[in-house]
Order: sequence, then C-alpha cells, then structure tokens
Amino acid sequence: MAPTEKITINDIARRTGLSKGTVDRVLHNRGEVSKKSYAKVMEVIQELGYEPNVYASLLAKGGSQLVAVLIPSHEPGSFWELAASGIEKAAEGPGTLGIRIELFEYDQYDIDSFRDACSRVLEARPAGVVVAPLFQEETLAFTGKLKGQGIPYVFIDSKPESDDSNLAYFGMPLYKSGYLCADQLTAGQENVTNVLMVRVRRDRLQQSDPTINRRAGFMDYMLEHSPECTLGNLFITPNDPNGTYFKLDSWFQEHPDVKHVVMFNSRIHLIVPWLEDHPDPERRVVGFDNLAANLDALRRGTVTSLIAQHPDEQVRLAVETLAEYILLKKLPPRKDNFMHMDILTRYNVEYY
Amino acid sequence: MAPTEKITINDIARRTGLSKGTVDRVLHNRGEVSKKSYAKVMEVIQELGYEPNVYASLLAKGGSQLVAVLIPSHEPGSFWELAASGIEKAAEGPGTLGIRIELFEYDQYDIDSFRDACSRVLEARPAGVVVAPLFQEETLAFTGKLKGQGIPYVFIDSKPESDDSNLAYFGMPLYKSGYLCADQLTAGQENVTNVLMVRVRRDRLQQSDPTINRRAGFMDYMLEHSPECTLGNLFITPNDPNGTYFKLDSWFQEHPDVKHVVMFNSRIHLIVPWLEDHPDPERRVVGFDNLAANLDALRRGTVTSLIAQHPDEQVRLAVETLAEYILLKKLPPRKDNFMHMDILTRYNVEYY
DNA sequence: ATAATTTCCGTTACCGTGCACGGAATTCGA
DNA sequence: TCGAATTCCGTGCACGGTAACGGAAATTAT
Repeated sequence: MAPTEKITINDIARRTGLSKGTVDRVLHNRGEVSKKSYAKVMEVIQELGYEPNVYASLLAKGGSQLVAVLIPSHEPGSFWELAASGIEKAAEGPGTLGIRIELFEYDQYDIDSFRDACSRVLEARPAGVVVAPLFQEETLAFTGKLKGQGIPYVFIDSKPESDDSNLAYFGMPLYKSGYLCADQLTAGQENVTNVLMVRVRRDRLQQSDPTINRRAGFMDYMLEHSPECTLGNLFITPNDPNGTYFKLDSWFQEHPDVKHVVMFNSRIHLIVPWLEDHPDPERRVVGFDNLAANLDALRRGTVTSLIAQHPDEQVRLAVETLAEYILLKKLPPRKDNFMHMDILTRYNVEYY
Repeated sequence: MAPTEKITINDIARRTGLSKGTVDRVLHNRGEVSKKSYAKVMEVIQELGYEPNVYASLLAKGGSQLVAVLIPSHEPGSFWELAASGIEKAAEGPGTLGIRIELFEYDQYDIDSFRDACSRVLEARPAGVVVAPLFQEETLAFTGKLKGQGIPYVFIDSKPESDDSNLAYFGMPLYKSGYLCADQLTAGQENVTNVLMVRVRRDRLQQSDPTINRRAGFMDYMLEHSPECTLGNLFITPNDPNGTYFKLDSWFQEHPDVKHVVMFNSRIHLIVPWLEDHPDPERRVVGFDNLAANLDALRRGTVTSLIAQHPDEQVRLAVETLAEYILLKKLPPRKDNFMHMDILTRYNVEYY
C-alpha cells in the first residue's frame, strides 16, 4: 500500500536501540518491558508506520489454530447442509489463513445435545467459535464461558438480543425479508385479496424462531398495500407428506378463491407435490432459501421466487472474520452484517 | 485437510537422499536435475502427498508480484467506477496473498488510448493481467503478446469469442440477463401489449456491445410470453439531459398507451428525471447495474428493479484467481464463470 | 591421458516473526 | 552494604522455502 519500502521489526529495533525481542514483546504486549522502552517502541512504530508481515508471522507461529463451527446437524437437503458446505469453501480458499476448521453438530430439537456440543467445543480449546444460536438461553450461557476464556465468537443466522460481546454477526434482516417476500408474492400489485401462509408447527419452545419476524414484515407490507387481504393460516408438520397433502386438499376446498401461497421457512418444497398436482398459472408461490429441492421447484415454475440468504456464505464470512481477528487481530469493519437478500427466479437460478 | 502432520521439503529431501536445494529445483522445474533424481523426487512427493507451505514460500520470495487491471476510465457514477472499487476490496483482503494491484485505465471511446494502456501494462512487467475487452481486435493483439510472454490473463465483463488461452472469465450471461429482464418488466404476466426500449446510440464501431445479446434475450422472452407486444425503440445520447427529456416527451405523446420502459445498459438513470415528472403507478421500469444514481431511483420507486452483476466482485474474483495461479499455480475450477444476476428491488436494495 | 566443459547437486545465507532461555541491571530486604 | 529477588532485555534458534554460489562428478575435447 505505502510506496515506502517495507519496514521490519528489525528496523524498529535498530531505530530504538533495543532488540527485536523487546519490540516483539511490546507488539504482543506480553509484558517484561519497561514503560520507557514501551513508549519509545510505540513511538517509532507510529512514526515509521510499521505493519507486521503476515506471512512471516504465520510461518513462525507454526501449528495452525482451530475455529469451531457449532450448527445444527445437517441432514441431507436441509438448510444446515448448505451452511456446512460453506466450511469446505472456507477451508480451501486462502482467506482463512491456513486456520483449521472443525464442525460441531447438535440436534436442533434437543437442547441436551446442544449443551453437549458446547462442552465438546470447549474441550477442543478453539481459538474462535462460530455459532448458530437456536437456543437463546443456552447460547448465552455458552458465550459467557467463551468470553471468560477470551475466545472470540461470531453468530450466524440469528443473534441473541442481549449479547453484545460477540465479534460479529452475519445474517439476514428478517423483518425486511418478510417485507420483500410480500412484494414478490404480490408482484408489487395493490389490493391482492387472498393469501395462504403455510406454517410449520413448532412444538419445542425456547427456540428463537426467525419466521416470527419474517411474518411480521410480511403482514405489515400487506397491511400497507392490500389492507383488506385475508391471510389464511395452515399448519403442517414436517416428515408427513401425506398429512400435508391432505391438509392442503381440504383447505383449498374450503377456500377455492385463494391463489397465492407463501412459507416463511426453508421448507416450501414440502408443499410442492400438492401444488404440482393442482397447477394454476396465476398462482404465485414464494419461499425462502436455496435448498436443492426448492431450486428444482423453482426451475419447474412451481415456485415463483425464492429469497435466499446463502448460509454457506455466512459461514465462510464468519470463519474468515475470525481468522483475521485471531491471526492478525483485525476487527471486522462492522459488527452486524446483514447480508444481501437474493431474489431467485427460474430465470436467474442457473447462475448463482 | 489431511490429518497427517504436515510434511516439508526437508522430509522429501531426507526420504530421497537428496538435498532440499534439489527438491526445490524439481518443484519449480528449473532444470539442473538428472532424470533419475527428478523421478525419485516426484515419486516421493506423490507418496507423501506433499503440499508446499504458502506462507513460507511467500516470505522467501520477498518482493511482491504485480497484477495489472486494464479497464475503461472510471468517471464518477459510471459503471467502471464500480469495477475500480473492487480493486481496493481485493487489495485489503487476504485473498490476494499480498500481491500488488495496479490500475491501468483507457478511454472506452478511443482505441488509441487502449493501445497506449496496453503498452504501459507490458512495460510494467506484470505477473498477471485483468482485462475488460471492449475493443475486440486490439484485445486479441494484446493477449497474444501476453501469451507470448507467458503472462496469464483473465477477462471480466465480456470475452472475445476467439480467445481460448485465457485463464478465466468472469461475467454475466448476457442473453439470459435479457430474458430475466423481460420477466421482471412484465412481472411474469402474459400478453403485455406495449413496451418501450430506450437505447443509447453508439457511434463508434468495432466495440463489443453487451446490449445486443441482452436485447436478444429480452425479445425472445417477449415473443414467447407476449407475442403481439409491440416493442418501441427510442434512441438517446449520453450527456444530453435536455434532449433526452424532450425525446421522451414527444415519444410518449405519440404513444400514450405505452407503460413499461426498459434499458439494456447501466444508464437507466438518464431517463429518471422525465419519469419522475410523469409518474404512473402502473408503469414498470427495469434497468441494469447498481450505479448509485440507479439505486437512488430504485429506492424512490421510480425504477422497479435493477439487474446487477456487481463488477467489483468480478474484479475481486479475477484478481484472486490470478493471485492463486501466480503464487500457488492453482488453476481455477472453471474457466467461464457466469456470475449470479442479482435482482434488486426497493425492498432488498439496502442490504446488498 | 589430461584439460576443459557441462551436468548435477549440496551448502548456505537469507525472508520476517515468535519465543525460550539466560544473563545483566535494578530493586528489595536485612 | 551485600546477597536475593525482580524486572528487564538481548541472543539465538526455529518456521519452510528460495535461490545464489561453488564444487564434485560426469562428459567432452585435445
């Protein structure tokens, strides 16, 4: 960057009349330096604009550090599988500065498995942690421990309200995404009259539920643009294709005038079989996240558009942020990073 | 990646009974090695799965290499300003492995300035080049020289048909983007009847014009979905706000039934003043690229949606690809990288 | 056969930092 | 005042790879 020749720790040493050992001690302020020497070194560092050589540092440190990624287990075709795939992308690129990444999974419906995963992470003594905080209380207990041990951590996907000592957060602006979703569903037209919201019943409590905020954004948009629109609710359960199909059948029998359908989580693919058995060229269908099954439905035209947040990118960015902090103690430019909401349609899905 | 302890060049040397000097010579095949030794070293490298330590290598090499970026001059608010901003993003991140990046600009309407820029690039003796090839013939002459000198190069934005020795290409699928554009303009509805295409007259020849392919994709979509739609053409000239305004005025006077407006280049902002003086809630307006002026119009609702290709990302990826190739001789996974076409609306423009 | 090349290879001094070790200088206690 | 405990600091090796240098071995010329 600076056109001046690169100045090294030795230059600082010579300039201050001290040795590089001492300079190194003040650079990593690990004590054993007199106030006078410390001040002198700092002064010269400022003056010459010293910037450490990353590569020499990484080389000398040798043994690579560990970053733990703590996310729900990634069943095939699930949202979290996408996130897990970001780990590999992160690992191969040069952005992680040769850091080691390890995946720790937990069952998103079992709080004990989360606790267990947390303690496994702590045992691994990571230099940094990426966590998807589905269980609010437990997450805070966990990050409290991390903070106590001076281990930096980054949230992805969502973020507990009350935690403010995280290094960063990468996620989607949920409320806004609901707003955008409504705009997509209605194609920007006013006075839409009927919409069905298909929802997945959550029996477990104490989880943070991103769909709440999304639904809020969605409903506010509808209130503004189509005030007299009736919003139907239909609850389905996962892993029950027949039940889902049947529920849709009977619901639409009762509400034959309803056209557009929306879901606020990543499982729009669950209702695709019914939709494809009952085609309607005027129906618009909007869902979230770029799961393979969702993309397929998009390509076939069953789903009109998807709003994607690319969890793999979130993981990659989270890991790189931690790597730069751990290795170069470089703070991220922003703490809260709201990621771009990608609108996917059948016409741009091939290139994303 | 491999759980095995990392093996170094010294391990190879010990295992082969040779010295690390020799191993280094075969690694960079710079000769002065007997066939027998060469084979032996290669064998052991395979066997142990040796992977060089990037950081040690970079440290030892010392002086950083140069990548030249050759793009049209970036007037404020222009498309190429976005591209130029990608250089800084690339420079600061760790992805470029400490490589030096230098910008070489040319006047996109002056072929001589392009020639001049090319020779300036060659004088700088770069280790790699990023080119935006607006002038087809001249670009081929230039890349021919690069090839002769063994300098790798990457295309962004567009790519000459006949060049196949480039390292990679990053750009938007132009035809498809026109298709997508049409879908956005019509909101997916069939039998739209009237559309105006505002175009910028190109007086210079021999330039590659991305809008041709876009328009083709657009018209094919319209032919499929709204066969009897009439497509109006209106030609404007840049840097002539009054003339543009006047032309729009008289055109719409003659065609009062036309609602939707589209432009295939990045200059949709040129017609925004007229549009805002003649508001129409049913009108849809679609353009390309995330210029600041376009984004503003999007926020105000004057422009319905923009299709963005993020030229800064193209530059960043191009530079990182070159860096990995130059420093680690790692080939990119794909040569032709069609980038995601981002659909921007007023509801997702804040977070991109 | 000996000298002159050429081919091939080992040695060695870096690159810039990190960090352990030991010693000098200072302060403290008696 | 003298030894002991601190405090502070310099030295030197290690990290893994690069490349110049010079010399031994093999080849060619005379």
